[in-house]
Amino acid sequence: MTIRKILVTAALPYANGPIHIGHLVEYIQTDIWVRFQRLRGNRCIYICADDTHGTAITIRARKEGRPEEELIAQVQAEHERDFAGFQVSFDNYGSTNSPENRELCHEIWEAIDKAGLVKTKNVDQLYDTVANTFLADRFVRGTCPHCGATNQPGDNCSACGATYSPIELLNPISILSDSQPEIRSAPHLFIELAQLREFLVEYTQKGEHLQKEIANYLKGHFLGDENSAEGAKPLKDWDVSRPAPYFGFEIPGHPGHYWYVWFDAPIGYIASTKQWCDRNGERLEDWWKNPDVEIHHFLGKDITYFHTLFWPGMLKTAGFSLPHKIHIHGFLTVNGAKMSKSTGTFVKAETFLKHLDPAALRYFYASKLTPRVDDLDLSVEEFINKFNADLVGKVVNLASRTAKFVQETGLSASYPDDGGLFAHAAAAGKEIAQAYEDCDFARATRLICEIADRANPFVDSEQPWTLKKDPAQAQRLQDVCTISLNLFRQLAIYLAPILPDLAERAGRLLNDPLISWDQSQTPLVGTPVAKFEHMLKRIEVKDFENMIEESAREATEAALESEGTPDRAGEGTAVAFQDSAEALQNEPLAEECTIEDFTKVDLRVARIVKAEHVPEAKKLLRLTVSLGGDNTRTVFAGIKAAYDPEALVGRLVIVVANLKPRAMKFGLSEGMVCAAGGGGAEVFLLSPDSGAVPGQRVL
RNA sequence: GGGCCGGUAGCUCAGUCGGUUAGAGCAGGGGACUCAUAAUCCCUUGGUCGCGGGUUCGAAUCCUGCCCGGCCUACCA
Repeated sequence: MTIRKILVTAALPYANGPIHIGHLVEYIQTDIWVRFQRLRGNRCIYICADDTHGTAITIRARKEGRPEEELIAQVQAEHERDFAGFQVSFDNYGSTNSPENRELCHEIWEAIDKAGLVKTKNVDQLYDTVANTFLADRFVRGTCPHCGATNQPGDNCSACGATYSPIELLNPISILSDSQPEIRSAPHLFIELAQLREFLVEYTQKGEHLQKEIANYLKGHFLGDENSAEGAKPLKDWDVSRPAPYFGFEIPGHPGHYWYVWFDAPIGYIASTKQWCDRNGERLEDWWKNPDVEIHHFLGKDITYFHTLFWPGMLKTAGFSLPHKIHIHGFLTVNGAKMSKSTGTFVKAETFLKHLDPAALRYFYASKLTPRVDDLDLSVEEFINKFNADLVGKVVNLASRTAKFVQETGLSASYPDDGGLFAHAAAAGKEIAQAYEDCDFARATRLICEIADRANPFVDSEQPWTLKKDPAQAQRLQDVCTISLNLFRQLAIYLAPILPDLAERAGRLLNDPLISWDQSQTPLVGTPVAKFEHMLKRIEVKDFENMIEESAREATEAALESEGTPDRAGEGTAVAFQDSAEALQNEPLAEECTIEDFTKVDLRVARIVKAEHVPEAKKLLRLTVSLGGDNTRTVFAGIKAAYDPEALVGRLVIVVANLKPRAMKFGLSEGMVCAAGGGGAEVFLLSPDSGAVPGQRVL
């Protein structure tokens, strides 16, 4: 078999925050694949780096009163520590703020420029004159130009859903300085992606490099289809520069202009490879300009766009190898819900390691990962159960129940008749390997567990503990344990990409380090057996609960710290009731208004007299509310995800009674029902205390 | 609205090219064992394969319509 040369990357984590269990899906997935390749004897390097540029870094550095360089150095050290804690085996962990990256950015830019893909256009953008910076969309809030809702984000309105540019916002406010930004025009550099269209269609639609659903998505949303009724879609120019001040690399020939973080971030893959090459006496072109090398990128679905259109375009133009395969995964949910800081499911890598074995997370993710882009749910019960039942109860149990019987004698000199158990498991290795190769780790773990399920009954039927009592059965005892330990060893090899620690311990127990997949095909005989030591500790529910509690506590403390709340012990404050500051942080207070402003809004108590689904609408319920007497009106409310219509009938709610009626697709909406919450299923209707009656005004 | 994925036992999921009586693990029930981390082993309960139609000698599997869920994406406002 020929030895493949494989370069693997995982997406570069942003140097703006700590690694959490959501990130780890990707780094563990990638690490398993890398370790599998190495175990198979392929030459495989795993490259990563911190992504360090952009406005968010500058903002955090300013807030902490220190230079960006100091912040990113500290964060990188934390990232590397966390990854090491989960046995993620990078060959090089670099930084996009490195001399290697600067040089490569220059090289690639020059090639793109030379190819005639760069053009300049003026862009109007909001500028914060207090913080002296241009403002990205998410750093601006203001009044929606369409519906007049206040305190809306810079790119779309959460009330009416309209999309717009931040410069269209009425009364825009910078969240950096609370000042009113002004519109300034500045030249930006663009890459004309449309010129690469033919190549991009070919590359993305070939069916070799991308998962089918991803190819499909690109076709539907960016490329279009020449043969369809709508025809091909135009590819938009890509804005790759940002005017000063910006933490990043200045663009040669354009003083005061910097590459947008998404230009230099993927180049960081190459730059980090360069560092590895320099350290190991290798040549970069042997890895990035060599058709014999397979380049594999692993990344999350949120950054699909950058990696499947811009990045291949950049590589192609600059004469680097194209990714052989781009593996895209979904997001992590915990107990079926998005990770949340306030409920403690937003678990940092560091916190996890204080309470639980990283092997458990590696194994759980492996058991859930498929080649598809689906999201992955961590259910606590399943997490604990899988680890305890599969690994401790079945796999490790094989060793822990037989090793001590052969501690004196070692393994038998020749492999005894085991009724075909070993041969069967050896044969399964081919299928297991294919599952790993295909990134179908769920299948791999399933196949491995099937083998484990056959092994324990063997030990039971042979009863080594009975054999031990009869000196005449000494040989049989040694044989039975030799079989059991060999089956265990085989499982440890198959699991080695997922559980490197277990493989190491298994190697130590049998005095034969596990370093190659092929070792699963031949039984081990005649070696001494070391004293058995615990290999995996069972997880208690309490461990998990403690971790969640600590995470929730950390989130509260972090929120308090950034709020700088002085009155910690004050009675009746949010602190005393342990309320998180998250909600307020997510949506800062609107600008001040007068009582006259407020009274313009006529809030009334109303009773829901009828509530029904709107079949064509995904989010809306049609409510009929009564303000008393025969004064009823129809209101559409986006609460379908949170409330059953039946449960609403009879309830008192608060409505905006003098809101200008609005014609919606499904009918006229004559008001608005007041609710709190973050949207989706997290919507909480307001109710008056008992005693209030429909029609009463709320003031 | 469009695209994609899914719906099989209480839960998580297998189920190959359409082929016998639809499987596993976990959970539940009963028993056994005592080497092993309250681990293990045996037996067992449990299914209208989302629903309807079609193709076929034969459908969980293929086709089609619908329902439900998830993800992506848009429109309306």
